[in-house]
Amino acid sequence: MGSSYRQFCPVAKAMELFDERWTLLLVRELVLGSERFNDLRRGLPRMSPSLLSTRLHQLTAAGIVQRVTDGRDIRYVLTPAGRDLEAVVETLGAWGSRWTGRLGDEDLDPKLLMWDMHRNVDRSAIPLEQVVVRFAFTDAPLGSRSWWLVITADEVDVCDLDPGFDVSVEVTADLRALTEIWRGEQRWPDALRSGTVVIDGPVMLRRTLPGWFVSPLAAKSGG
Amino acid sequence: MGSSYRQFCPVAKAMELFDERWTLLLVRELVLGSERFNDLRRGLPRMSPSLLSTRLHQLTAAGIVQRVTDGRDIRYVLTPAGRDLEAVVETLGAWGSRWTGRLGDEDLDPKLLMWDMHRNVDRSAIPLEQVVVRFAFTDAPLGSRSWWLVITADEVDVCDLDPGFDVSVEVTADLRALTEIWRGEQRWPDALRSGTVVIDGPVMLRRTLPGWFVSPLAAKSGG
DNA sequence: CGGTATCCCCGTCGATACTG
DNA sequence: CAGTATCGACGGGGATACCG
Repeated sequence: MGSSYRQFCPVAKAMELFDERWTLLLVRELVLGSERFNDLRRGLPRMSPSLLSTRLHQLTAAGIVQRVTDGRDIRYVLTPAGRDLEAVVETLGAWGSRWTGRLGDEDLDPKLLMWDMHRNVDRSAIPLEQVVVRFAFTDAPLGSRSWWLVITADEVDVCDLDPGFDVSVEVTADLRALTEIWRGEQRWPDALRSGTVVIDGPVMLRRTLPGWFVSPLAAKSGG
Repeated sequence: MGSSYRQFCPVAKAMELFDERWTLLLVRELVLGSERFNDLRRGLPRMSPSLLSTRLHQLTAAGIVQRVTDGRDIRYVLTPAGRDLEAVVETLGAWGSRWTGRLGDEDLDPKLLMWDMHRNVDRSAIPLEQVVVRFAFTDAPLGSRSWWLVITADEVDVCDLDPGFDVSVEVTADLRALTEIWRGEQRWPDALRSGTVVIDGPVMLRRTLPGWFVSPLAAKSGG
């Protein structure tokens, strides 16, 4: 673990745990509900598996995470101390939203966006039992321009290959524009009006689609 | 600055600034009101001056700190973005207080404790124009056992050498005990009763002394 | 007081491969 | 799916000296 600051200040004692790269982002993933090793990886794609493993051990040793096994099933769940970090993640995210400036192109990632959106679907806002949404990112690198969200009654799957189902509705978007919508920096109606995002499909779906995805980031920008 | 996480998440963008060692502790010092280079050093004694300089430059570049000069007078002041970090520091400190466990011996530091106490003196609680408090830490390393706080109408000085003034009141304490009081983990009356802290002097001073120092840590533990 | 320069080591992290 | 093993490069940051 990061070495001691040799200070009695609680901020220092806390930062001994969190001043290492990736640690607090891993906590964020856990707070957002990921529990399995490979799900955590999906939320942290640029983190090596060995480092993820190390961090999970460290957080376990620190009493923030508990490794829970049930047969083959292995989950990492937050302890009470870990759950209390939600306030830290939230405050930090609010600050980041407000003061962190415009995203760099390198911060845009369709895979990550899809992963984050997929876990924040509000089924009750969707007027069909099952829908398939295709996303087309006009400006993404070749090979990650097309994505499908297959939304059924009890799960949401992300695909980067055509799953074969009929597409119910299609979203054609500038990657930056949709990311900014997701971050709460832009509104759906404005993006649709300006044409950076286009929704094609039956009017019932076109109209409601913006409400299908409930961003955990959008409300917190505070600004 | 710490390299990019390549994530659009505001938490990630924020942690690109704060996942490097010492950065958030420096912010804490600024939030607590230190503005000058050598005052910042006193609050971060184990940070090398060159690293402090680097961090100040980084925070300036990030729009969190502004370097303000007035003749020879140089101060580092928080920008609005920096002031907004107070919420982050506070939340993190609250978490640290609650979940960080018992302090290690290495976290105890009389110099740091004196420095922190000296800047949180409530003059209005002191029934004299001027007092000199001597602190004797029974278990501190030789050479840092005796400290003096010289409290006048308009300033508070910390000395590690006898300043020569008559001592108004003397506090003999276990370093850990006084640190825990300062952190809000122990109460003055309990420490006095158990004898880990002893106050000697006129009754007026003995009685009121615990109220002279208002810990910014104590109220926030939330536990 | 308010910093910069230098030097070098060690630990972190990234990449990749591989196992049960 | 759930991780561990290995390895090398890089640079962060600790220590110290020094300058205006």
